[in-house]
Amino acid sequence: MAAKRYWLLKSEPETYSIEQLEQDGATSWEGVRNYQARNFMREMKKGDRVLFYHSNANPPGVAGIAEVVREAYPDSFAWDPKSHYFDEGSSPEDPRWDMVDVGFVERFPEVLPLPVLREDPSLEGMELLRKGSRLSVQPVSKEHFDRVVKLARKPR
DNA sequence: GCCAACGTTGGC
DNA sequence: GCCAACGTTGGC
Repeated sequence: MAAKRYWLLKSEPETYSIEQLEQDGATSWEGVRNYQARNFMREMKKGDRVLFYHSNANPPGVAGIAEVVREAYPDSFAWDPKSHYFDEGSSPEDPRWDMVDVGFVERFPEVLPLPVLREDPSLEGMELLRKGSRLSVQPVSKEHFDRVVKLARKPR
């Protein structure tokens, strides 16, 4: 079995928050419409751990932990004309986009704000912190993952 | 609301 | 293959 990998998923809490994931237990991660992000989702394996990031939030930051509970499968929202995520270039016969399912693991006592992450020297090089980074699905090193979790659990 | 940084599209 | 125009992301 391959070693567990670590990821970060962005979500606008107004669309879907860690609180909702806690309530739901698990959810499908539809709506990724970026090829690089899709390709990362295709690499995800069951059991991989995920930092759940709140974007476009106040403050933006890491809100908790999720895990991959189902590996990549076609995103059916892409061929639903009523869906916000509809893409006429995708069809059941020739799916263009994939999604995974993620399950709830942990909700941090407080969102770990982006500025706090930026201040931490040991997180240097993290994709999230790169200027202009917009990728909504990104790999995270084990070292960075562990560091973020440690910071999130430490009382501030 | 502003705008920088991207990704995509399409004319050439 | 180049690149301008356009749309989107997401911090601030």
